[in-house]
Amino acid sequence: MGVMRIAELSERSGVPVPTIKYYLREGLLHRGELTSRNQARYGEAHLRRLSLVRALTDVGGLPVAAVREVLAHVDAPRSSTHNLLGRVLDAIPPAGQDGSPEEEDLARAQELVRDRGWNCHPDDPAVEGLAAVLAGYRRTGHPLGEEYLVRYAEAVEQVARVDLDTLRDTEELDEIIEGAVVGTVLGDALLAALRRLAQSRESALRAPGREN
Amino acid sequence: MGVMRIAELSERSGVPVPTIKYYLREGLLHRGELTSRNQARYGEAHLRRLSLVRALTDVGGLPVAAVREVLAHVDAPRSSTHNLLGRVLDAIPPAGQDGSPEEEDLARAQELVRDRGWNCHPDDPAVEGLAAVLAGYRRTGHPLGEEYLVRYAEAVEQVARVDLDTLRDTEELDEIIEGAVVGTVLGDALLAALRRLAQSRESALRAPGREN
DNA sequence: TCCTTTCGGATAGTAGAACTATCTACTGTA
DNA sequence: TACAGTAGATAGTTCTACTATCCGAAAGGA
Repeated sequence: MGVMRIAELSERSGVPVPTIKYYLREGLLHRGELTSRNQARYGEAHLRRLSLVRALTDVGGLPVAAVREVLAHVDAPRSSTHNLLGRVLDAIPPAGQDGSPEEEDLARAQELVRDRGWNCHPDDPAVEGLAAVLAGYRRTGHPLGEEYLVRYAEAVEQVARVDLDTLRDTEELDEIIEGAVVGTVLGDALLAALRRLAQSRESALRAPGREN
Repeated sequence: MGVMRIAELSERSGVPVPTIKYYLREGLLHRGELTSRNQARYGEAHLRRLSLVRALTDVGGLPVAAVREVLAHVDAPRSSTHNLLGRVLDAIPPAGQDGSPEEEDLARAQELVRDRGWNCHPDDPAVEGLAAVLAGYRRTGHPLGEEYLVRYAEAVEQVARVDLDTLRDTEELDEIIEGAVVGTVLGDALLAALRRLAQSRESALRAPGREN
């Protein structure tokens, strides 16, 4: 049951055989154990990895190259547990970091990080990502007011506490790492979906007149 | 100053002329006012629209087809203001709705919506998007616990209140609509970037031993 | 043992998205 | 009148994520 060939791996995962071969080539999936020149055996670990890859691409929307990057950190040998989470999370691209921010936006992003006591190292790519988003607000003629930015930051601190709490239950280190990756990448999609629903609700609450 | 030809529009927006022509073909940008068979004039409105398009694609990561969809709602004539925001927000794809959820996940998503009193219409695509994300958590072997889901929902309600508050300052209806679009699409990227930073901070706080 | 099926690995081809380049006919301006 | 600039059309490019074929070899049933 636990040992299978590629056809069964394909059937159980729902991923076509040629796509599995593609993932093998791209290094998203470890090669099976070769029993002869043209026979390899795959196990439950391959099946789980395949599910992870599909979740990151389909739900998380990560490009294949980014998935490889992230999985390299999942697979990396861990010498110490010290701030390992931080380094793994650094490897996950902030989704939409295109568009170069200007000095103005970068300074504002760094100021927010400082004011909230998020003393991350200043070359964190997420700071630049934040600046790029602020630049987007400004360039479209809808600059984000300071008050709102702070309130978003407060809400997000609450989110981050939940993020870290979800990892508490787990004992195994490998599981914690994978849980952090899943929680971070799928979490963005989760928050986006929940946000749409909460926006609709809040919008309806404030609408003058009747319900709906 | 306000009236220009395509070369100046390109220079001021930073978007190459062939790309502007491509956006014109795709209907992301209104055609300029034709003064003869091969001369058109563009104005400040075109410049702002171009900035909006680039923000939605580069920062928000929306595909061109989705941008066209969204802008159709921005441009639509508004007969009434009633729950107009809700309908505009519906048009924005929840980013990563691939991967079909199963009955189990759909039921859980609907249950959450009901429990929190988010009485949206049950065919809201965001509900299905939420279910798809929950399916991703489950299939990777990291199912999201009920407690955590509820805590995310609470945080997101706070976010939605900020979202709606950012629109209060504005008088003009067109500006409100555009602000809602920008706030929703760029907001996802904003929250993702802030979340990475807050995660790093929270992770460092909980790490045993020294700082960093 | 023979024979059909399946396999691993390599190479090549495909579909869609987002541009980018070229072409033609025309035109405002120096 | 020469010429750089323009609108609109069509065709080509680049990148990503697959998908299809091929080959030689091994597996598995009759």
